[in-house]
Amino acid sequence: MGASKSEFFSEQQNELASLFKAISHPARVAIIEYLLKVDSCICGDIVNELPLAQPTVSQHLKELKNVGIIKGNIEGTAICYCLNPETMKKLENYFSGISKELKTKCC
Amino acid sequence: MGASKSEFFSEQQNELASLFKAISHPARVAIIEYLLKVDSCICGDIVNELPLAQPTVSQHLKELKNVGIIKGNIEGTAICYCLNPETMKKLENYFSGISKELKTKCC
DNA sequence: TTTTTATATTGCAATATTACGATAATTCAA
DNA sequence: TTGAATTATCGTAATATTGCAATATAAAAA
Repeated sequence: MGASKSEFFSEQQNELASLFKAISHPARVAIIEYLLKVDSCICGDIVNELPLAQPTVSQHLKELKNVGIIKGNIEGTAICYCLNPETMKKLENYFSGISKELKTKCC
Repeated sequence: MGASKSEFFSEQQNELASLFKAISHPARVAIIEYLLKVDSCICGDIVNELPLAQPTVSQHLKELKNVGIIKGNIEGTAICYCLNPETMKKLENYFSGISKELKTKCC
């Protein structure tokens, strides 16, 4: 096999898994870090920041965009990328909710 | 290829990616949800909660344990699993840090 | 000791991901 | 229109993940 049996899990569980899958690669963590480090949206130079070929970076950016972790605006020949604050907030809330519940429970 | 070029990224980037990879599967998100729902550590019945065979669940639990997302204590024939609050806090802090920085920046 | 119960490991088939060369598409400038 | 610059897509090879049957391991009960 190899195909995950996603049809047996809830929509929310699948959505969360997709978000995590999108950032489960060091290159994509690095992209997030870079977008955060620079003080604004980045137009163009992401490829030069990473030790990967242009088609590979393009693919990584596409995956981050597909799940809503980054946003991209076309600006002439370049594309301006930035993080999506709503998605980041959603992930923050997911883990803060878990932490809050865990305080009173568990070993 | 197919092997991710992790040697070109920082240790921290790789560690974060590993954490996210561990929860990038709906079954593993479901395990977290279940451990949270029940009011204590779970001894035994995780397999019955999931629509997957015992060896598959065992493998998923192993991966979550490897990266420190869950802890498991042997208790007789059963094993007691629970979430690791420290790892959850680490992930919460990661995203709250991002959210905080994004407030003043980005489009 | 033997049996039962619970979990782990092995081996393998099916499928998914990663990376990149080649090439296409798009937009701006000349 | 042509050429340069930037990003996307296609095709494909290498590798990783997923799932489970079969089997192994370990501890408690009989």
